[in-house]
Amino acid sequence: MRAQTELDSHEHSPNSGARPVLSELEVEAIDLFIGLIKLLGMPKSVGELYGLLFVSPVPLPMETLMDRLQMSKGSASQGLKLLRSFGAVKTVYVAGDRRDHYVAEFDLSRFASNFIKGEVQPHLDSGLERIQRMEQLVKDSPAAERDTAENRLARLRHWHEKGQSMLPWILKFLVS
Amino acid sequence: MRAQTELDSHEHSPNSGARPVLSELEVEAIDLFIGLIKLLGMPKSVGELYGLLFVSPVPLPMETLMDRLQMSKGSASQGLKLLRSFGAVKTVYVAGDRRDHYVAEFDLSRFASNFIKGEVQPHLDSGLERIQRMEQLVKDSPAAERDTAENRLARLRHWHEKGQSMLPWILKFLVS
DNA sequence: TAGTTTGTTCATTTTTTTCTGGACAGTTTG
DNA sequence: CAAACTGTCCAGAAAAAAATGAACAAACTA
Repeated sequence: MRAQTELDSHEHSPNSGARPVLSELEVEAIDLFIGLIKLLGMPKSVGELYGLLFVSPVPLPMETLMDRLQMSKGSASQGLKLLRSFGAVKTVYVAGDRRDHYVAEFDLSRFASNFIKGEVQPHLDSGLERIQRMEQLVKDSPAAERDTAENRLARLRHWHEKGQSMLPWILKFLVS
Repeated sequence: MRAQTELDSHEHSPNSGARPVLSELEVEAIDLFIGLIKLLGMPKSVGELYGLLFVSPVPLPMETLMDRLQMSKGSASQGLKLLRSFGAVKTVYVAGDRRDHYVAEFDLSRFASNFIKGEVQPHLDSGLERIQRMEQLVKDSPAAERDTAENRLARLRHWHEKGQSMLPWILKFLVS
């Protein structure tokens, strides 16, 4: 039986209802990360979780996150799983509490590297396969069209190579 | 009264139904661009349109795109509008035909530049505003937490600057 | 000018994505 | 060992995004 965690103190807005409120700072952080996370094509709830953890001075268990963000157990569990998989959060030990406690990971480079490896590279790879298949197909097309098609495929390949060669550079740049 | 455009020839698959088919090459191109377009957070129909235009040796009117992609007028119109706004396609004059004819634009740099200016920069800008607001808010927080918070905001600002400074470089890199 | 053709817009429908909450499995505790 | 706790998973609900098609406007045609 653990002592009731009480992080919901230091609120000056007199919150009549029992609902835990978020400080202005927390709201700003959450909004910020919702935007960023959506830009990367991930669900809003993931941004909420990371945003709150980002400004929290102490590690938070899932229960607190659910409570303060008014989020279901399922979303919290799934979201944290995703964040863990990207190395964006990690769990830390908290004495006398059986639950996992989460803290945000502040190293952007790991996050970016995992995101690129997981989401971008696969697309580039399958893109390359497609281009190769297309190059094969073009050989069987009517001569009249072949030239145009070959020209365009060459451009496509060029884009692909450009993208491919840019990724390592971006990673290097992010590793401050 | 224009002559019926007939691009649906050179198909060797004996297509019993009246439905216009797509060649293997077209299908590959469409798939490729659907993937790319979705990565950028745009609807699939936009990828279909660009993909077909990319491999088409001749300019195509909207009607043909709708027909061959089995797509509604609304989607086609909206999708082409979006592609135009990014400079990814343009219309060209075709003698004796009142309709707009579309061709794909092959210059990646303009596309990327417009995408960044339209989708990425605004996020970075609003992010900066948020960070500034947060820095203000932190000053009023309890001393115990202030240090942590300030530390994290500094990191956040650092990320922001990094992102900001990376964009011009990416653009320069893309301008082959 | 009346009738076509072409393309846009937008309210509705459809599809896809995300969220929810309960069943469940694994741990711990008494 | 039974009861409580913690977290995962997943079927169904809810929300968000995309596609549809018909109404409309503009431009042309006869």
